[in-house]
Amino acid sequence: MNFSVTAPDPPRTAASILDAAQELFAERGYDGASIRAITRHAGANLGAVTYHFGSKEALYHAVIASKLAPLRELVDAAADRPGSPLDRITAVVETLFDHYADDPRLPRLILQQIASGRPAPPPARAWIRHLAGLLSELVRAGQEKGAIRHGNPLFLALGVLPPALFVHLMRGPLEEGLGLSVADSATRASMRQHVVDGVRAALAADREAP
Amino acid sequence: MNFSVTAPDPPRTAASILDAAQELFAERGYDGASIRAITRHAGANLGAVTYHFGSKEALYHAVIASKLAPLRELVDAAADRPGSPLDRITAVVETLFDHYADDPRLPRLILQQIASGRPAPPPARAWIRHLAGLLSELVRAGQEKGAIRHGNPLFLALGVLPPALFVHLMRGPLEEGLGLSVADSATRASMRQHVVDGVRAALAADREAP
DNA sequence: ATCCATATAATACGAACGTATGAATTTCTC
DNA sequence: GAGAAATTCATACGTTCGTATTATATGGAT
Repeated sequence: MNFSVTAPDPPRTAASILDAAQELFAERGYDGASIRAITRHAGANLGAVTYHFGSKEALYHAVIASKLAPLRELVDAAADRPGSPLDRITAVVETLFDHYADDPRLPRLILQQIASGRPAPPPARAWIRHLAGLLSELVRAGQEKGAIRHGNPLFLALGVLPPALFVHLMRGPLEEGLGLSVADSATRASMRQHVVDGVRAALAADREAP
Repeated sequence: MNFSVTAPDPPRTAASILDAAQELFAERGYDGASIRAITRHAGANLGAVTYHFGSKEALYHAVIASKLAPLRELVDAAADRPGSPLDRITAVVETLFDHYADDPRLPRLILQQIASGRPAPPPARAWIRHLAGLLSELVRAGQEKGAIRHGNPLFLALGVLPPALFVHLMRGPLEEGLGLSVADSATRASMRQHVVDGVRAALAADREAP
């Protein structure tokens, strides 16, 4: 019997492997996700990874690149929004939060990359440099206007990233322990606001006299 | 030829294995640290892990327990210090920061445990419950006095933990990128203050009218 | 209809893994 | 010092890993 789609669709196997690899790399890490598990999960043959991507490492790089490309556009747009430096940093953090919420695999992949101790793939290194430069420039501008506290701009900028990441890494335990669900839009908005408030408070110049 | 120490000291092998396991589990994770690598690193025989600990998993549990026991005492002492709830939370954060700085393996082990996706060993689960209960009770007390902002106490309490952890996870890249060294006591104090300020700012009740 | 590039499939290989086994050695006890 | 207990050691077993190899099947251009 022949189903509606007549052609096997050449890139279908590669696409399903990429999807399965995103899932399993995020969940079990690079070493923990075997090619056998990935191909089984994708309904493909064992040799399909070698054939379509060349090697396991090349597949991993493809996964990272596929996750980072859309994020970069969104973050750049957020950073270019009009407003004070602190507002623009806020917009970046909100963008990251929303993107993590929509794609829980991404925070897990970031976690796995950090935990692995391996050097990050080149596209990831480029993305980190880009993001760090962008944020520390905003911090520097904010400091110039007296709106952001003193301190190393890069250091302050990097401190902006963890909160949104952590919230989504802890999403499972958090939902268990607190009965909250990120799927609920009100809860999600409240968590996002919490993260943003924390970041702004951490960056804002002191409002009280010493 | 016989060297000064006549006896091989029975628990010496177990101790050196535990030390090597701390190092390698922290650096490469549970799966990435093979028994062969651990025993080689410890100068012991391949069978020594099975003999002294029973299994790889039992060794891992021993590593976790050995790292958590001293931390618990320090944190409890910090939380029992006199002062406002916010001050006592600050003391806990400072304690965590210092402990991470003194033992960089611990933050790495925590990272690896989170990344692994495996259920945490029982002593770790107990420690997390203990710490979460302790901190959220302090948050609740601070809210009652109007010193800490509104919100779910457990959620606010958990938000206190990441900053100190992240600083030490990023220690390597941070030292490269910024030329800072945690070994330098002035730098370390400044980073600690930065973390503490951020946490306090994130917890403190708003000082401005809506 | 035929050919050829593309894709899928089945299987094999060497390496590394955790663990088990049994012998050799050392340490402790009497 | 002899015997028992504890420890170290070398080696083997069965799995699983990433990759390579070889064969089969498929789809479109001529």
